[in-house]
Amino acid sequence: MDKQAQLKAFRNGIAQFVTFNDTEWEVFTQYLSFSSLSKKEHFAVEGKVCDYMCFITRGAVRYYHIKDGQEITGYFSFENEWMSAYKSFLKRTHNTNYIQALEETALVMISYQNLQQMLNHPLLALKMERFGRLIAEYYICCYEDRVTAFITQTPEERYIILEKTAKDIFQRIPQHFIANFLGITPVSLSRIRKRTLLQ
Amino acid sequence: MDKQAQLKAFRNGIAQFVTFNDTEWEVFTQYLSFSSLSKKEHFAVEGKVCDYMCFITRGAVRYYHIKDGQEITGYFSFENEWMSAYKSFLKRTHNTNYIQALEETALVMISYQNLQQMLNHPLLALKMERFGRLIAEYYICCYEDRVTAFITQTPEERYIILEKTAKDIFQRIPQHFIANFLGITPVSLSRIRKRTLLQ
DNA sequence: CAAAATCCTTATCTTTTGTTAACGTTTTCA
DNA sequence: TGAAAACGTTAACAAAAGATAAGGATTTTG
Repeated sequence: MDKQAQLKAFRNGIAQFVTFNDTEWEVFTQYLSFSSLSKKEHFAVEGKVCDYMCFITRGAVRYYHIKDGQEITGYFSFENEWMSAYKSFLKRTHNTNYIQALEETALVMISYQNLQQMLNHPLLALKMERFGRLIAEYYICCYEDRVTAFITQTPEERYIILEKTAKDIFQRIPQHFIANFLGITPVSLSRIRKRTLLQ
Repeated sequence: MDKQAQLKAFRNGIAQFVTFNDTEWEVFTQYLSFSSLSKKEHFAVEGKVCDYMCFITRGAVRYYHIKDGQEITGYFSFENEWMSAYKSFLKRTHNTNYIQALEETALVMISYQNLQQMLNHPLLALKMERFGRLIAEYYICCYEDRVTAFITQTPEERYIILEKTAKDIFQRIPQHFIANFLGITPVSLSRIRKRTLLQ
C-alpha cells in the first residue's frame, strides 16, 4: 500500500472524530510520519516512553504485560483502528506494557512533539483539541464496556459474546492470546469452548 | 456548605485540568448549577439519558448495574471527584446503569446543553475542548489500570492492593459493594479477608 | 525438507469461587 | 424504642478455574 492509499484510509479513520478542509489537511499531513512493523516486532516495550500515537492501515497488534515472567495479552488492535500506549504517551511516563505486531503492520504516526505543535498551531489547535477529546471519549466508552463485562459477566458469557460479535478474531489471533483477553487461562478457554459446543 | 465554598472546591478540582482567569471564571460559572442527593437517592437510572456531568463537593456515590435482578456495583466516586454516566452523557444514549448516593451528597453540575454552549462560546471554547480532552484522558488512564488489574491479577491480589492503597473505603462503603467492585461475590471477599489475615 | 517451535486439547489434581442458607450483630427508621 | 432491614461471617456443597504435564497437529524457519 502506497502512502497515498494510507493517507486516504487515515483521513477516513480520523473523520470519525473530526473533518479537515483541504487547506487544513495540507498542513496537518506535514506532521504525520509513516512506519511499518514486521511480524513479532515491538512498537512499544516496558520501561520506555511511548512517543507516537498511530493509525493502523494494515495488520494487527497485541498489547501485553509481563507478570511473573509470563506474557498476558490484554488487548488487540487491527487495521483502521488506533494504537498507542496511551497512558505513557499522554502522561510521558514509563510504559508498563508491550505492543507487538501479530502480522506485517503498516502505520500512520503522530509524534508527541508534533501533536504539541499542532495544538499550538492557530489553524489546527481547536480541531486537534477536539480530536484529542473525541478519541479519548471514544476509548472511555470502550473501556466502560470492558470493565462492565468483567464485573457483570462470567468468563463463559464473555466468550460467548465475543464469539458472536467478533467471530473473525478467532481466525486471526492465536487462541491463548484471546484467553488472556477474556481474563482466563488458555486451558480454561479450551474447556469453555468444548462446554459451549456440547450445549 | 454554601455555594461559595462549593465553587471554591470546584475551581480547585477543575484546576487539575485547566485554569481560568477571573473574567473567564465569571462567564464559566454562569453555566453551572447546584444540586444535592439524599442518601439512597438516584442521580442516574437505567434507560434514561444522563444530562449532567458533576463534581462532587461532598458525599459518595456508587455506580451499579442490574443483572438477573441483582445489583452489581462497579465503581464509586467521592468528594472532589467527578461523576457522570459518561457514555450516556457523551453519546446521548440510554443509560445502562444506575448511580446512587451512598451518603448525603452535594454536587456542582454542568448540563449537556450548557457544555455545548460553552464549546461554542468564543471565550471558553478552546479551554472547554481542552477540559473535555484532559478529563477524558484522565479517565482513560484510570480505566487502563482497572482493566489491567482484571487481566493480570487474582481477586485476592486486587483486594490486597485495594486494602493498601485505599484502606479508608472499607470504613465508608459496605463490604458487599466492594466485593462487586473487585469482581467477586461478598461471600468470596469475606473468605479472602480471613485468608489474608491468617497469613 | 526436516528439526524446532508453536499451538490446542485433554487429563489429573488442587485451589478458588459461586450458591444457598443460617446466624448473630448492627443499623435504620417509622 | 422496637421491629425490620441490612450486613458480615461461616458452613456445606457444587461448579469453575488454575497448574502442570503429556500428546498430537500445525506452523515456522534455518
